[in-house]
Amino acid sequence: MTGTENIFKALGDRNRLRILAALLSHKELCACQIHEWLRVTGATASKHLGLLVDNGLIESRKEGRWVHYRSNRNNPAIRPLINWIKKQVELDDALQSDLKKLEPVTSCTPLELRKKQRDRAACC
Amino acid sequence: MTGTENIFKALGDRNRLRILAALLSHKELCACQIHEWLRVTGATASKHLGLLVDNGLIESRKEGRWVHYRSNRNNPAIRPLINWIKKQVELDDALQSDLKKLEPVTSCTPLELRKKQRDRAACC
DNA sequence: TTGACACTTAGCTAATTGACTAAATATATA
DNA sequence: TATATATTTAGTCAATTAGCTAAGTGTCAA
Repeated sequence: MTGTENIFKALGDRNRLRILAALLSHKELCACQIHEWLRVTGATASKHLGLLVDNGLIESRKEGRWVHYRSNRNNPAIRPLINWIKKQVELDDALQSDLKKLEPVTSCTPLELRKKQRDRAACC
Repeated sequence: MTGTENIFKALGDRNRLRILAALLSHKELCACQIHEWLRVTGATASKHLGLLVDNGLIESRKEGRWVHYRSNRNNPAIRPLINWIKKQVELDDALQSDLKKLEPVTSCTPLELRKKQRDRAACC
């Protein structure tokens, strides 16, 4: 039950649910894209991602400097749970409009994205 | 999504998961039986039960001084989630042996149970 | 090899929460 | 009606946690 309890703890946070929702509608996202979209520090995003990985909800793939994340929906143990979440996400208008803001982030490569972030930081 | 987030928050606690597990293997339990089994104060049990009711996971029925609770598995919106939890509960040995301790509690009426509780308190 | 950079880890703070006790509410029984 | 009792609400406290900053790790490119 501890496993189940921890899975629900991992899911009982708005930003982690947002991450999972994003990864259910995009094959793969890198940490920097998620951090940009969530509007939290990279360290905070990293912690959330690590928790989701630890509980088997998502998995990561390292590629040079970047780490790419994807949902773990092929894990048969949690697939029914993931499917239920997917349905809730689709019914949630606020989250759907939130997910739209992901598009500008996913439409550029991690490299372009981080350049934009640096430029924006420079002018503030 | 706030609804979904709160459902997961409600489920991300060991005692509330225990309550739900108990109500998935017993048609109905009264607050005092749950409080006895959880070994927390009545106030704490009441708070947990209220949270589960608020999030649509269980429902209550008042009968005189007693309040009886049952799982809300007929709510179609959460049935897939409940079914997944039911399977996790069945796979969890620690929880299964925990649930066995419910039997002495369910084998007497609320009235007998509370008398036993009082007697035990009197001798300590 | 050096510097930039993507990410993670460590350590701190403020907010949340689960537990308790005490008080309030509602119901049954003498 | 008066008392006992089942549950809930209010208030307090300790533990947990989501966020931050700063420091550490590993990778790429000049």
